[in-house]
Amino acid sequence: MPELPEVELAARIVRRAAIGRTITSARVLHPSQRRGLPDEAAASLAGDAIVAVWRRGKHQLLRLKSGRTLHVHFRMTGDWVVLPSRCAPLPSHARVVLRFDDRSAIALDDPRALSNVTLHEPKADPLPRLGPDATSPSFNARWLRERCAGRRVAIKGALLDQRVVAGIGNIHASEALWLARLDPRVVAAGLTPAQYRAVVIGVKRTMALALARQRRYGTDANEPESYFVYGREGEPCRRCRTPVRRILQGARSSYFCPRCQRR
DNA sequence: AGTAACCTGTGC
DNA sequence: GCACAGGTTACT
Repeated sequence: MPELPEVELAARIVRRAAIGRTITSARVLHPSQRRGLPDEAAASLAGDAIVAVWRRGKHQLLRLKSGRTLHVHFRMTGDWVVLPSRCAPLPSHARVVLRFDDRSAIALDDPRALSNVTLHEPKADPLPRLGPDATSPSFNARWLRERCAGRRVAIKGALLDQRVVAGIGNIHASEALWLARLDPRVVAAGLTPAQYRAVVIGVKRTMALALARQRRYGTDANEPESYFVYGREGEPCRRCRTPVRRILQGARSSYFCPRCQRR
């Protein structure tokens, strides 16, 4: 499941499960997935092989021996499930299944079926315009200030904008702003230099904590106890014990401490 | 900037 | 029943 840390773990899993194996069949099991990967495109995958797996933001790129690229985006609820053998049962919401020549397979498991899987010809670039990864040194206070200048978005909205910074989603945006002690509704263009720095530090720290959690506990690492504020409405702030508030910003929940996160 | 749309599941 | 869910795009 899918912000940068979860997608990073997923990419590692496919890398280990799929690199060097030849695809014997690709099956698409849900009509909405067929829009991105029609049966004919899926059929053309047989005989090809996965030679490299990259992650950029929340996107995964599976580079094929033919030079083509499978672009995968999990959206809200996608995840990879590895099937070690022919008799391993498919996960309950398998949407796309890639079988390999050693009889293992990977399945895209996605209850809401919002994930995207698309196949691209060798020279195509499937990625949309993205800012630097949240974990990249290129994502720094100067970059953030420049990308927010002249806009009226709240800082929470700016962090969710993948053209500003890639990989942050609704959970980690709230977490990063708690660390930065900044109210999610503050207009991003109006921050002080120190506040831009605090936001960037908050983002890096949030990513590092989540990546460490992912490595230790895998996909089950996302419990409310893991977070400073996300999903903890009414529970005490971990700094000052003030009850955490939930508000809606553009139909998405933001969680914050009304006492120690300033406007 | 806000809202619907894409889908299905869960919990109140 | 309704609100809500870790995302993104395309419309007012």
